[in-house]
Amino acid sequence: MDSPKRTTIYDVAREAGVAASTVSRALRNPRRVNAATREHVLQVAERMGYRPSPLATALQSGRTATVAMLVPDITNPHFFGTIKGAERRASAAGITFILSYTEESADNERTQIEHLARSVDGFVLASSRLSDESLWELAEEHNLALVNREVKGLPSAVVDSRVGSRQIVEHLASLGHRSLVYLSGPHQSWPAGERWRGLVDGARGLGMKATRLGPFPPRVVGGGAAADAALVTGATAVVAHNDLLAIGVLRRLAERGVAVPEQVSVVGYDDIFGADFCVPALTTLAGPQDEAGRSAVELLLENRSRSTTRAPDRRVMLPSHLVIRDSTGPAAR
Amino acid sequence: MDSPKRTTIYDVAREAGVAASTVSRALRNPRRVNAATREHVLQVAERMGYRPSPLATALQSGRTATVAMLVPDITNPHFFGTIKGAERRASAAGITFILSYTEESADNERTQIEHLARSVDGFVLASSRLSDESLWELAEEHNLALVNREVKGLPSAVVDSRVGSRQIVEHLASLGHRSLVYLSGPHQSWPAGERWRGLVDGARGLGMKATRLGPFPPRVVGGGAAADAALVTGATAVVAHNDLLAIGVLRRLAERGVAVPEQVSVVGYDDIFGADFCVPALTTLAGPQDEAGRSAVELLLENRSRSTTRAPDRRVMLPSHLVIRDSTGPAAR
DNA sequence: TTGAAAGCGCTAACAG
DNA sequence: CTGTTAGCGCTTTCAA
Repeated sequence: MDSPKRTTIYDVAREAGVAASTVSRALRNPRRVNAATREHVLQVAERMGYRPSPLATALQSGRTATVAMLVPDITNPHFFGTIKGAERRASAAGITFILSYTEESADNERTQIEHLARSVDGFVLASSRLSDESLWELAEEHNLALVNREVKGLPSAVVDSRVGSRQIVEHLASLGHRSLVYLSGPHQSWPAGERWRGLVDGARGLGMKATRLGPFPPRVVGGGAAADAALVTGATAVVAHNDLLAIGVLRRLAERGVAVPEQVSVVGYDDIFGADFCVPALTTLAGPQDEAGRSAVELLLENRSRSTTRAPDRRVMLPSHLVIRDSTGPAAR
Repeated sequence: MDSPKRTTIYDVAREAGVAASTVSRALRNPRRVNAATREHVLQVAERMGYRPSPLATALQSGRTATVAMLVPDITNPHFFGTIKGAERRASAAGITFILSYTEESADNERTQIEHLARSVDGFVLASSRLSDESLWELAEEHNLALVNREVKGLPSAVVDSRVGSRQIVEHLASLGHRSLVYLSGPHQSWPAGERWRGLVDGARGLGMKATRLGPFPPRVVGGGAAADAALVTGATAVVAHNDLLAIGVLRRLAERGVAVPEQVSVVGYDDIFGADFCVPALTTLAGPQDEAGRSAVELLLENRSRSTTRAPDRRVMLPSHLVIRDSTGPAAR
């Protein structure tokens, strides 16, 4: 809590022998004040240890200089990069960064937005669980930027996983695999759709067969059931919705004595912490998640001024790349 | 950004045929308003979709219903649990949660605090890099709660690592180790001191020899130099400042063809994500980091009201426990 | 129990 | 270029 009394703009004004508005101007619009006056005011302010009140500024101006980022689950390492990138970008712009978790629930996401609406200038929604319709509706009232989700008319920053998925298929094909199984993530997950489409496209082009199983919870624990389901199909190559799930699959396969990559190849997405030291080290589609977070905040800042103007639907697409490690190898037989 | 005009307390007042102050009371002090009036006001507010402005409330009342958490480095998985616990607790109390990174810098930490001072009710400082003196000074003006740091007179929530360190020593002693090397974390790190003291105490009690090396950066990359330094001493047991460093050590030892645990045993702290699937799986001191985050927020909330009153120096100490995996074994020879 | 009125600290017309 | 004035939306005395 703050100390009893803070020095206000009025204290500075009195001390400097000018009006409060002049102090305000000296601080915000330096060019609209006589250089000497400004200098003097600034010195007095400095000497008195004046600190502006963001609250008062925000209440009056409507700008809070704050953005909020909503993330489904903080436990998922997938988001660390995104959060970090977003936080960095916000800090750099002197913007306060609010982080909140929606616990994978669309309702929760909506509630949080309503709750924070008047305290922030905009929202970064990472892997939003909301429907397109809900997002459009919310975008009427709020400044939104999406991460890893594309919705017509809304600004977004996504790491490609469609082209990347094709690369995965090509990689597997070159190893002699004739079919693959995709262990899908949550149904509302936009990337899950992208990945599947990319895999299907790639497979079709190469005369491979692609099967989708799931959905599975995109966490390590989901790997048990996912691996078992995959084995039933007799697949030689398994593509998991993300690295967490892939690591769970790896674990289950080891338990069951299935050799990776000799009997089954495994691929993940995200290249999270641990993907390089699990056993075998995971082949995975890596992407600049931090860039995505950074860009999303940037899109928000661009839109801050024109709340009424229909914001142009800016989309940033970041390239991914396949990191080949030890979990993929020549097809069995 | 918000839509052109939000409904205010005045709109509700007019519509309900009462004064604004009555609306305010109906919302905040339900008991100081006639039951019927209150009911009516609430309904009108509901119908008009009234949402209070946190800014205006904060400006007037001095309470922001917001806390900020400062973390040295978001990249470090060690903090995930703490952040999560803190965020959950804040959410549960309807408190907005601001997250910020200090990039391991004390100056930065101080700047952030000044910057956010007027926007929050208090700060959770996780593994603060500030000196005791700085913290005392800051505590004069701000509401602080520390995580994994104890400072006389300040509220804190820490996961024990002193008693836990003794357990580590006992574990190693029981495996026949006669000496150990501690690969230290940053010098300003409070837990590093605790851990070292715990190890020394434990070693003395058991007639073991304990050596400290470092400091090393508490990240995977720090493991290379740390492992090499440890090997030079001929130690059979290595205790790394945290799991990140331990994983780096494991990696380096593997590179050098040193068998773990046959030739050298390795222990870490934190039980982070990955500690169970690195090779060999890491023996580590685990603790309820999320509880620590939760408690810290709680301490903050307790103190919110009495800013002037010298807050009682409440300390929460959470127990840790040793998780024994495959990186420790009988002493060589 | 309710209303009127005075700000919280700042910004933004509008004059001068 | 600078001062005066009127709020932003809400809470909180003080009276009635």
